[in-house]
Amino acid sequence: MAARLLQPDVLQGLIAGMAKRTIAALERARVHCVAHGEPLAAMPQLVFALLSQQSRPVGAYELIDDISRLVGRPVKPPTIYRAIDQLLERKLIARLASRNAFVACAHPGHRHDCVLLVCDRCGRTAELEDQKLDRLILADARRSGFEPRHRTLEVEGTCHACQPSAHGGGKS
Amino acid sequence: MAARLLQPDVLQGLIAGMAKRTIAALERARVHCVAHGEPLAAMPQLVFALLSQQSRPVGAYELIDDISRLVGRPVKPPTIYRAIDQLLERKLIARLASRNAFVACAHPGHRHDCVLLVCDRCGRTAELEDQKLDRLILADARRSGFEPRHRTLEVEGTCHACQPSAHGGGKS
DNA sequence: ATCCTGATGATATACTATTACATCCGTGTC
DNA sequence: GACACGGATGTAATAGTATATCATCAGGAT
Repeated sequence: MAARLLQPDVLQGLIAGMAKRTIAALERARVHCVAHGEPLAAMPQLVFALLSQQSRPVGAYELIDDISRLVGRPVKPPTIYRAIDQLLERKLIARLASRNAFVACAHPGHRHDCVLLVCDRCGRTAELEDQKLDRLILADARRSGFEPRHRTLEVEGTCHACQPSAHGGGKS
Repeated sequence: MAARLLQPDVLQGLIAGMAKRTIAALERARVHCVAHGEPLAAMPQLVFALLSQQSRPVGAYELIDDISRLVGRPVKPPTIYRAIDQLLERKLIARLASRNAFVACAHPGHRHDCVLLVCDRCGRTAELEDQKLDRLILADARRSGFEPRHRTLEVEGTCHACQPSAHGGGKS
């Protein structure tokens, strides 16, 4: 018992059926990890692929359901959380603390923490970069005698597509 | 059955035993709410007082335990979460999303979201204010076509007292 | 007294995350 | 090939966080 659920070839099969954009993102992540001497294991790859496909925050248990369906057997929480932890460490995904969910990062390899814009109408997220902002936060904190190690910056609001002025709305 | 656990006079008794700083903070919050025509109910007052006393993030279930001890009977989660929700709406406390915990805000009445510096050694938090930072975040977001409504900014690191250069360390 | 309303109380359950231990499988060694 | 080792995976159980739902209470308005 306890046969391996996710054989490498099965993984490849699952990934092959995904959108090209997803496959490309996964490939970038793979290359990035291999370049750092720590290739991604199978389960983290699958989790990353699923998150890349969605461009919105996905909860851990939603991932568990999706993956269970994909591999045809119930996958348990620790399996997914381990994968998530690995991806977080490598900054390939970000935790959306305000919603207990996760999103794929757009820029694998960037070491800084990201700024996440979360639309509360369509649920989509966008990533932002601004070194000036980071420097300002750093300076502010240090002025209080505080030495930052990590930050969480999440902005909730309405994305362009969901604003009243926009023609279509963003329900997709 | 279902007798009222927290009579107003009982509440007053509990609060009377707290630190002067706590009582003063609660009084400020009370005045602020009354001035806005929506006085604080008993349970939110008690929750706010407990959070004010601690100047560190406190989890909801820790509050439940503390309050149960104070009132001498088990208090259930919804009771505390209702109080928390009320306090959050009025920005008297802030949710520390990265830790699923809550802290009393230093400046009742300020409408902006706060910046929280969380020391990962002693657990204490400090609050920061920087309008320039807020303006920068706003500008960055809008440049992406995003209209912010609310933000979460939490910085994890080492506070002044806990830095190696500090003499005492911050284990308090 | 009756009705209304906001606050509270109680039960149950949903959702998120971790601890602890067993198993598998590829690799290097002998 | 047999063996030991270590990283990844699988399983069971449980801890921690939050909400839905309905019942009850207190106090003011009628």
